[in-house]
Amino acid sequence: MDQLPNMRLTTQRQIILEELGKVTSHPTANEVYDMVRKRLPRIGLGTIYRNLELMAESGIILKLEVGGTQKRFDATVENHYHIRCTDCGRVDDIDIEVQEEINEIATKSSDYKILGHHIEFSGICENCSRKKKVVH
Amino acid sequence: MDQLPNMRLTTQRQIILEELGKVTSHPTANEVYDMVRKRLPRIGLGTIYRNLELMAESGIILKLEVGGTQKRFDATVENHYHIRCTDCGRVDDIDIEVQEEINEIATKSSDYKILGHHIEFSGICENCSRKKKVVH
DNA sequence: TTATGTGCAAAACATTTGCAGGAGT
DNA sequence: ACTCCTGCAAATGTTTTGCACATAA
Repeated sequence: MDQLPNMRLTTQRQIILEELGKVTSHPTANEVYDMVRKRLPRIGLGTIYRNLELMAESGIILKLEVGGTQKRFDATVENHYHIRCTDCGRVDDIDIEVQEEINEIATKSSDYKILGHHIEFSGICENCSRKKKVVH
Repeated sequence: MDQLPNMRLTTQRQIILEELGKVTSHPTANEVYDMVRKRLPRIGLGTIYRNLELMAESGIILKLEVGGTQKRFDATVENHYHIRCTDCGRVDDIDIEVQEEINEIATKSSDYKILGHHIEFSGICENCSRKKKVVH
């Protein structure tokens, strides 16, 4: 909701944000850890989790609660949808337009106070379909 | 893909399926465990997980990879969407119609071979909005 | 009878947390 | 100075797995 409350600008935070901004993939906390560790070898995994969580709450990054066992993070906060490969777990952005009124439609069909929605497509990514053809 | 391969009809499986069918909520594995344990006190949590997983693979139940920390299960397999309360984590069905061609639209915008999609709305359930009003 | 399934307990992961020392403002 | 933040390690929570015994077919 509010932007960076009393959040100190530490080296760790700068680098986490920089590294996340460099990639178009949607890394897990552990992948961010590996990326950041190349520049800050002594950083702890707890720091990664704490800061990704904080940044997601402040709205400067996006926390993706997609299928699979791990949460993923995205430096792009503009509203967009995702597609996940059911074979390898990879997640990509997908750029499509959906009827704008979808939240209003949902409001009429539910007792909930609707805040938003997310669409997750599932499929097989190019890499994995290629592999499958070779094997079979 | 295939229906109940060489899956034995054990007491445990029958009761898991019965109990899951009784509720309209979307219980976590642990909640199913609690429900089933009332009738089969010696059942192990591992058995619950193994069987829910198998049933989901066979397509006789649905495994929901919604946000939050735990997977949830649903005895209703017909395609439908869900809404999750960001306060208490509760998940309900939501019955709305979305443009049929959404998968085709996605196919055009992606290199993936699209298999399906899921929409997860987020919001505040009635219970939680009531609580909030009282507290504040 | 025999392949499959179960209970139990340990292992494997992902994530969170307590705390003593460190660093931004 | 005085919070807030970090590294470290331990704790927590969820799901998976190995194995000896049990049981459906």
